[in-house]
Parts: sequence; C-alpha cells; structure tokens
Amino acid sequence: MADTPKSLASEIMLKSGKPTLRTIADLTGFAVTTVSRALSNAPQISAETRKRVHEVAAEIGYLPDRAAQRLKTGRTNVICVLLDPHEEILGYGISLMHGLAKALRDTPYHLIVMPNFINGANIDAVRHIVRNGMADGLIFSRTEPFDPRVRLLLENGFPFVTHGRTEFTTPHPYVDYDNFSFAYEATKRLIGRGRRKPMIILPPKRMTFSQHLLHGFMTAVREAGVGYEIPDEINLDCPVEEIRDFMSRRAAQRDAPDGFACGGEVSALATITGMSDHGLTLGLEYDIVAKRTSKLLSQIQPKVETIYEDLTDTGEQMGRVLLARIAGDETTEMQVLLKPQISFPTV
Amino acid sequence: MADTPKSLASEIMLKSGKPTLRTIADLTGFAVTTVSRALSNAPQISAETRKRVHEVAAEIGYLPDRAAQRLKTGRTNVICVLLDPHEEILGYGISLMHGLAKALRDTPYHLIVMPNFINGANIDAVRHIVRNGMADGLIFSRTEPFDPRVRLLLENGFPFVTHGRTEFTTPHPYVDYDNFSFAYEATKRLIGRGRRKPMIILPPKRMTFSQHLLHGFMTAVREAGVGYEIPDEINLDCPVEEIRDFMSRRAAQRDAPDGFACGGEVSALATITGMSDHGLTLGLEYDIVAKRTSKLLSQIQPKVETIYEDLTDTGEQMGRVLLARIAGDETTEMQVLLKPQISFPTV
DNA sequence: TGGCTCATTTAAAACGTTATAAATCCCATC
DNA sequence: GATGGGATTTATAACGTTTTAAATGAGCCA
Repeated sequence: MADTPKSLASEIMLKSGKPTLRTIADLTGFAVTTVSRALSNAPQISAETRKRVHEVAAEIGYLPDRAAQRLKTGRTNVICVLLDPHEEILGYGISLMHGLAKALRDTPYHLIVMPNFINGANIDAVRHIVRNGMADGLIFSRTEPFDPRVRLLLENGFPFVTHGRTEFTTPHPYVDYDNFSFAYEATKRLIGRGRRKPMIILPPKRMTFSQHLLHGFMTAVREAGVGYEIPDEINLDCPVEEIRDFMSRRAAQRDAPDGFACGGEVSALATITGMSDHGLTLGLEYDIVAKRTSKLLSQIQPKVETIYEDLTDTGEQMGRVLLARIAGDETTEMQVLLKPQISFPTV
Repeated sequence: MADTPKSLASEIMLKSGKPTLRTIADLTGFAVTTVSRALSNAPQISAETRKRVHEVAAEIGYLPDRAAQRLKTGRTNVICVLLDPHEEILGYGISLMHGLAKALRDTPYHLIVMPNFINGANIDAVRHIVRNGMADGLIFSRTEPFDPRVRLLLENGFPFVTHGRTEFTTPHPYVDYDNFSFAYEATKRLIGRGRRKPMIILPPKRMTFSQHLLHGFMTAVREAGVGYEIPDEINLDCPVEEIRDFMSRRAAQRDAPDGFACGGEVSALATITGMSDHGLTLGLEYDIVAKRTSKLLSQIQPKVETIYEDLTDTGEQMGRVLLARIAGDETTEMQVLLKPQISFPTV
C-alpha cells in the first residue's frame, strides 16, 4: 500500500481520461483484482485495504464501466418496460415509469422503454429481449388471462412483473389493482344514490381486469337487485369521440342508464359530454363514479365521484418486486394486490 | 470457405448457447475478423464471402453483443431522454417518447429514460451522463434561455437535441414548436370573436417558450388595440385546482377577461370550471383558444377552439435530428421549427 | 528451522467485439 | 521466373471488468 505523492496521482489521472480499476490500482499500488474485490466488498479483503480503495475511488469519481461489467457477468443492469399505445392518455405510462424509476434509484439499473407499435400483446419484443438477453427484467401491463408473454417468460425463467393478473396455474409476480373491489364499490355508490340502472364501461374483453371489473359490477347489481346495462360497442380503449357518440345515441333511446361506473377519467368526461348532448345533467338525471388516476377529473368535475388508483405507487411496487425477483429473494411477497382507497380521499 | 456438413453445424450451435462471431466463424471456416468485417459490410471483403456470412448469420439468428460492441467502440447505442415531472399530464412525455422510439426503430439505439425527481433543470443528471458516457445522445424539454444543461453539453461537444430554444450565440440542434405563432393566432381568433380583453396563461417565466408565447400574445393585442391581462399568480405548471380557483376568484371581480389563450388542455378545462363557478358560460360570456396535444379536449369541449401541436411528430423529428448529429451529418438541418396548423384541423 | 495453515493478495484468462498490422494469394509486369 | 502490387484474409491485441487458480506472507506448532 504505497502512499502516492500528489504529483504522481495527478499524472496518473491525467494520462487516462476516464478512471478505471487500473487507475485506482496505480494510485494505491494494489493489483486490479484487489481493487475490484475491495469495491465489491468481497470478504477476503482486509478492512484497511477496503477503506483505502473506497477512498481513492470516491476521490477520483470512479464509476464502473457498464459495458465491461455486462460483458463479463452477463448481467445487463437494465430493466425494460413495454409500453402500450393505449397508455398514452392521461399520463398512465409516465406515472408508472416514474414510480419504477423511483424504485430503481440508487441501484445500478437503468430503465429502457420499448413502445409497442402494433396493437395487442407484443410477444415478438418479449422473445427478442429474452433470447438476446437485452435486459435483466421485464415490466408490462394489460395482461390477458393466458397471456402469451407471461407463458414465454415463465418457460424461460426470465424475471418479470406484470401489472395485471393471469389465470395460469403457475404463480408469477404481479402488482395489480383490485378492480373487482373498485367496480363493486363504484356500482354500490351509484345504487346508493338511488340509481336503478347502472352501466359499466369496460376495457376490451380479452384483458384479465375486464373480467374483474365485470364481476365486481355484477356482484353489486345482483346484491341490490337493480337493472343494469353493459355496452358492447365501446370500451375504455376507444377514441374519446366514439364513447361520446355512443353515449349521445344511447341517451336518446328508451331506458337509458342512470349511473355509470367508468374505468378511466377520459371515458367519464366523454360520458358527461355525450349525455349533455341530450340535456341530461350529471348529478340530476344520472351519476358517475370513475377511477381516478390523475388530478384532472376530480378538479374539473367535482360532481364525478372518484376512487383512486395510484399508478406511481404501482410502478414503485413493481420495481421493488422485480428487484427482489432478480436477486432471487424468496422472502419478498411477489404478488401484490392494491386495494382501492374507498374512503373518499381528497386530492 | 469450407462447406460445413449439417451435423457439424448443429454440433457447433449446440455447444455455444448464444451465437457469436466465433460461431459463424466456425460454421463458415472464416476467421472471426473476416466475419466481423463481412457483417459490417467493410469494403475489402469479397462479395461472395459477405454473402455467405450474412446467410449463416441470418440462419442462426446472430445478433451482435451490445456490451462487447460498447466496450470496444465506446459507443453505447443508447439515447437518453430526460423526463420532467410536469410532463406527466395528458401523455405529453409518452407521445414524445413514442415519436422518438419511432425514429429509433430499425437502428441499434435503445431509449433509456431518466425521470427528473427534483424540480427545474437537472444539471446533475446531464453531467453524470456526459462524464461517464452513459449515452450517445441526449433529449430534453423545457429549455431556458441560458439553460445550464445546454451550456454543459455544448462545452463538451456532447450530441443532444432540445425541445425548445435557447438564447446562446452558439447554435445547437433543437426541434421546437412556433409558440409565437400559436399565441398570436390564438389571440387573434379571440379578438376576431369580438373579445376585448384576452388573457393568456403562460408557463413559468424562466422557460424560453414562455417568452415566445408572451410575445405572440402581445403582438396580437397591440395590433388590435384591445385590452389584455396576464396573471401573475398562476402558470401552466400549477396544479389544476389552483388554476380553477384563480379563475373563479378573477371571474368574481370587475373587468374580468373575456377570452383565454391556453397553452395546454388542462388549463383550458380548469378555466371553464372556474368560470362556470360564477355562471359564466363558454361561448357566451367568454371564449377559449387552447393548444391541443391530445384528442381529449376537442372531443370533450367542442366549443373550445384548438390549435394542434403534434408531439409524436416532434419526438420523431428530434430522433431524426439526433441521429444525424451523432453521425456527424452536416447536411441535415439541425434546427426545426414546427408551425402550428392554423387551418382549423379536425381530429 | 521446517512445515503447516490461514489470511491476503495477485497473475492470468476470459467475456465478444473491433482495430491495427501483418500475412497470404493471385495476377500482371519486367 | 522472379518482383511488385492490389485484393483478400488473418493473427493479435486491445476495451474494463470478474473469476479461477495460484502465490505470497504471517503466524504457529513441532
């Protein structure tokens, strides 16, 4: 452990642009191997050496070269998130990513995004990532009961966390929102306000959470013994104008619904607009209870009752679970079901 | 150039998990160097060899190892996008990223996102990326006239494209929206509808495009010789409720504005809500012309006139410009100013 | 002192690619 | 029949890290 004079230190620093293990080795007099070990806190390194190496590393601002680490270890230190085009609206995707990034802070992991250009579960991207080891873990939303992406990942033992559940018998990590409870509670509130014919706007049928929402809705409806309606023509993924037009048409017909459980803020706004085309007023002729994922709706339309889904928290939990899964941690609970905050939260 | 029998081929394939240059070399009988050259279409390789190597590579699904390439060349094949928390609303950030990803398709570039957790231009993230060569190029929004990030990047010759301009004398690549024209046109429309006291809701003053908007607004106002008002208490980054409350308060006072140029859809909705608190109706007592970046507003509130800003296109152009900048292409125009589509586009 | 163990440290190889420099080969030319 | 040169191909050395196996040194007992 040579005590390097200042001049030598700066000379060594100047010669090499970016500090590497070699730089620290030259500076301390240790071998590269020792430096590597000291920095990764390997047990066989003496406390004194470890301390000295850490000091020098901090001083010269050493940062391990990601490419070299990745090449050697096979670990990429990359988490990949698959982004669906439907996540564009109202910051859905960004909130999730923000939460993810929060969980990944102070870890070596980087977040790379792969937007899905084609519609539906993009199995090709997943296969590509798995086959070529492009990431250490995968995150995606909008699962289907027998989602081919989940099957592929399970078969290959590739770490991932879904936002949404499946119906495979093999359990896998997920962080999901309890959409049954949401729909059940939302519908009960509508009925509680005296509405006798609630309608629910569902996501496309193929997705798992569509079934959960439907189930919650039907449970509430049957318990109360009221009528109900489920539109076939529209879903939460439809363009705003289609939902609005549908509501407008429907309002003009007989036996129009008098309550709406909306799975998203946009569909709630579209419903209000469509209904108002026929002079129907929110709070008077009908009510809405909607899922709230941003601050927008409840501020713009305080008459819409909302139940909150915290997507940033969801993202953060997904990150946490994925890191545990990658680390092979068996103690962490890998399946998280987030309960709706049904206690009328204020923004 | 040995013609390898099938059995040997499969044997070689089996031995090594992931195909590498070595695999192709063994399969074709060429040296690793030759294979590398053939795949990168180096001029000194014979057409015949090149063809054969490409064939085999395609057949076994060879993909170059990113880590090895990065280690050797120093190029990361990564584009980093800095995400501001204010980009959360209405899919602003996601649209941009979608466009970016579109430009990066069929290139080796991956898109990594770094959300900004602290408020304001986060120079630390930029310094970290530059110093440690974490990416080949950088993308960010919400520039300030003398944005420290731009200065740092210019000083280091690091490739980047901003969404927004600066006032540095050294030119740098940007893709911006002509916010002067937007504000000018929006205000003229308000005046054209007979409004005599327009108001504009601006982004925080420190950002360059705030000045552009202000300038456009003032030009229109002065040309027409009408009154105007510019609120000091609120800006486009404010939470929805603050804008709504402000509008509500302002509507109650004397000489309330009768026209609003809104730089975002959310502020437009908040304005409508705030005004309606005092029984003022859009289209009757006042008008709004707003910037439209999603399908939401114009469908929900057809009475709000909108002028479109295509953020997906913006992202795509930014990607295109950045790739050209990285490639050192001098012919590509590095400064793009997107004109508002003032011709009353339909969604 | 020699031999043994345990605690540290080290040298060398490897990950998969590209760059540099050197080696072939083929053919035309003297 | 050598000589030179252009066209191809190749061996070797890196890039910065981790891993494997080997070396060094100190302490201890015989």
